[in-house]
Amino acid sequence: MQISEVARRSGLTAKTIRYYEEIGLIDPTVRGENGYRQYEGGALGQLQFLARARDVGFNLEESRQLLALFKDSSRQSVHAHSLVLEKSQQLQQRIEKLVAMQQVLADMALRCNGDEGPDCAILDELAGSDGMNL
Amino acid sequence: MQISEVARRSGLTAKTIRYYEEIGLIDPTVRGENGYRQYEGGALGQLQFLARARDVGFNLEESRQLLALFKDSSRQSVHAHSLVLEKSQQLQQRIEKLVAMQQVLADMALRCNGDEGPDCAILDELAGSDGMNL
DNA sequence: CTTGACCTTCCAGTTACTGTAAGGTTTAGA
DNA sequence: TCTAAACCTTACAGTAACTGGAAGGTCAAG
Repeated sequence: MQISEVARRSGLTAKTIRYYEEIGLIDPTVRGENGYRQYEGGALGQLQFLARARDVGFNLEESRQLLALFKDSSRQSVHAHSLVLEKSQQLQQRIEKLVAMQQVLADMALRCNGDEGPDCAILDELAGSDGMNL
Repeated sequence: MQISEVARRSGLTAKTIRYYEEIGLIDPTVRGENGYRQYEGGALGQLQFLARARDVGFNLEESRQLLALFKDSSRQSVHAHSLVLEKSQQLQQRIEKLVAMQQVLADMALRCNGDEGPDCAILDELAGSDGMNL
């Protein structure tokens, strides 16, 4: 499998995949005779995992740790467990914050449906409840 | 008002406030005789507006546009509405992905609590749940 | 045998800050 | 009056996580 196929199937760009290899996030890729990177299922799986972890807001270092957990044969260790638990809790907090933000935005969009001219609740809301003079 | 007071009251750092001035997001700040930046209510209001917009998920360019809309007395709210609606929908999708990932992690933490030996079925299941073999 | 779609490396640019150095100013206290 | 801290200033470097572009090699189709 060539890099563009892996890109298509992981949702990452070829650029990003090469970058992940460059910084050691994934193992150096096997090359064909022409120098092209050749991927198999395992590498694809790792890149799909990374894409997913990044997509939900883990940074590269966290994603690297999570990937190591999945790859580690001794992953049943207490340390591994606590890392997963910690990440899970971080994610829960993240979700709560995003849900709050989304509700604010959805509410704002509802209250300002786009045809009332200069009086738009969105902008007043962003300015804050205590009133701002700009 | 000095910059650290504005920082405290806006939730931004002094660094970030200087940065926003540097890139023209806010107007050049009036200086005192000693060269220190002197802020009044209007500038504070703008920075609070920016802090809020950033916090709610607008990037700097979007925040700049919203601030301009807000400062413009003849602002057309259609622009603000479509911006906010788009952002709200993006956030909704993001939340859905986060929830899916969080469930995976929470389940993993629950079912792989560190003392069940070399086989932690949930991990294998997770890795293979959408065709992943690591 | 050329066209176009692949692939390669390398280097520069982006966003939104953050850190650090080197120095000026102000204020409270011994 | 000296001094130490807690402010402030600019300037430059570094960070994360890519992204774009140049310059060039490879490969299958027509």
